[in-house]
Amino acid sequence: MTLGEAGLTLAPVGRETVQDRVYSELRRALISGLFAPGQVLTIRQLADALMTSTMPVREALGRLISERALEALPNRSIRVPPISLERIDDLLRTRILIEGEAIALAAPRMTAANIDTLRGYMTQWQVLRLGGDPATVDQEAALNQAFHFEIYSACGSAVLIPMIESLWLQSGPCTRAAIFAFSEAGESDSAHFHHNMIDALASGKAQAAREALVADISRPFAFLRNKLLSKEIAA
Amino acid sequence: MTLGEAGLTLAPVGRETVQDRVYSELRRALISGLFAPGQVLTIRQLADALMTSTMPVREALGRLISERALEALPNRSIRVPPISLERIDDLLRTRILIEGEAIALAAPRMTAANIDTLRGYMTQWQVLRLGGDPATVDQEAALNQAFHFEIYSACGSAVLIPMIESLWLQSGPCTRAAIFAFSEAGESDSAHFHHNMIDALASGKAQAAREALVADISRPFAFLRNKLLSKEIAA
DNA sequence: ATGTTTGATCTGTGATCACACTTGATTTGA
DNA sequence: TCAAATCAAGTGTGATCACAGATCAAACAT
Repeated sequence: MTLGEAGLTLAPVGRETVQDRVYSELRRALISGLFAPGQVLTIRQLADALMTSTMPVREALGRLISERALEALPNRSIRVPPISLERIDDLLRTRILIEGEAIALAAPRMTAANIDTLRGYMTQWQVLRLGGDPATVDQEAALNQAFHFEIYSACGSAVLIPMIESLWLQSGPCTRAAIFAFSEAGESDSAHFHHNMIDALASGKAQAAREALVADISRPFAFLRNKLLSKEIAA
Repeated sequence: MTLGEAGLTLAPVGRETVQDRVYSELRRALISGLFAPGQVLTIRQLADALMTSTMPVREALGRLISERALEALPNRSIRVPPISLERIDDLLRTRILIEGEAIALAAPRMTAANIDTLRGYMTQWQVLRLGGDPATVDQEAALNQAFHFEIYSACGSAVLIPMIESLWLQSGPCTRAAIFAFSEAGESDSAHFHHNMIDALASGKAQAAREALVADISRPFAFLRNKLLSKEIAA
């Protein structure tokens, strides 16, 4: 009798290399906006902070550079890409295109379990906001990410999903500031758009889901855009 | 008197590392389909073939893996991703979405010089086909790539273009077989679609350009799809 | 004859070192 | 006093070595 016949399915154990851990850590730091746009990163400094040798770090940095999450200057120094008005608009337009397609593809494929998971995220999120602790902004961001990718994963495209991950990686340093400002201003009712997305997905309305998503991801970008414009005028 | 005052503008010399050369070479090999889908690549073997140490090779492979041009198996071995029906459809659908958007964005931005360059590519291509030498298939592919990216570059999006490059990298091993079969069958009149694209772009008709592009990139995929289906039936 | 163990070989990974280049402060020169 | 030259610290890059795990074939036991 094999394991399969016994009803047991073993998940692949999947050995994790040091490079993978470094990559995940840098990725998390980038998406949550730990590094400021324009900040230069050095291999040895990161290796010290992560308590490894330079080897895993340089390979992880190479991967992040090829995903456009980091930028290699002609000086051979590495920095997180600085933000500009053109880049913000470019990122938002592309995210609307690709993530909009992903949610439209996912709409007819969402299971009841998927919908339940989404609703669960929203209640968790509500609990966080009721606490009123401003230190929960990182957890909120993580919850937001989990919410979106629960949807995208259902689209069934092994090509689209890595692209969306790359886009989040690129817009992470940008949107961090916007989300933080949102949380302070108390006007972070993107929960409204999330509930719209859930309702649309639950009833299989692809176009409505896409529109709710576009509204959701456009808001922080528009906020950041205004902030950048006023700062430019001030300078 | 500075160089600028003398009217001289020097282009940055841009030192090229060994890793960059290895990366470009592997990239070229992948797009032109030198490696078969499913083929496993080893670092030391590539390092020997490229006459360098393993160091630049492993970093170049890491970059290609994060672009999904190569695949890291849980065995830690590296291979070019095998083709499947789902993957083909996935790649084509995504390419239609993204490259279609790119050409629509490029349509109102094309200069007369751009159009001339495109026409020049077509005449070069015609010369190649008049020669009738079957060994020119690689040059034809290079010309086709130059044609498409002359357009995409005009879209002005620093986010979209790397994504398109990644998509070409992923579909390279797939379409190679199709292009080759086309050339043998003599039915490679994708020149028709290219001329349609030029005409649409020259008159700024974004939608028409998009449709011509979709027809152009769909053909080899449809061909490959049929080939894969008949082979599956035969097996 | 079949299934298991063993052994050699090859693989990717990580660490360490050497080197060329950049950078910034210090010293030197007019 | 100020600009130019100089020196030292720090950077990414590439090479080489050590090591654990994978792979496959031969030898073994059942």
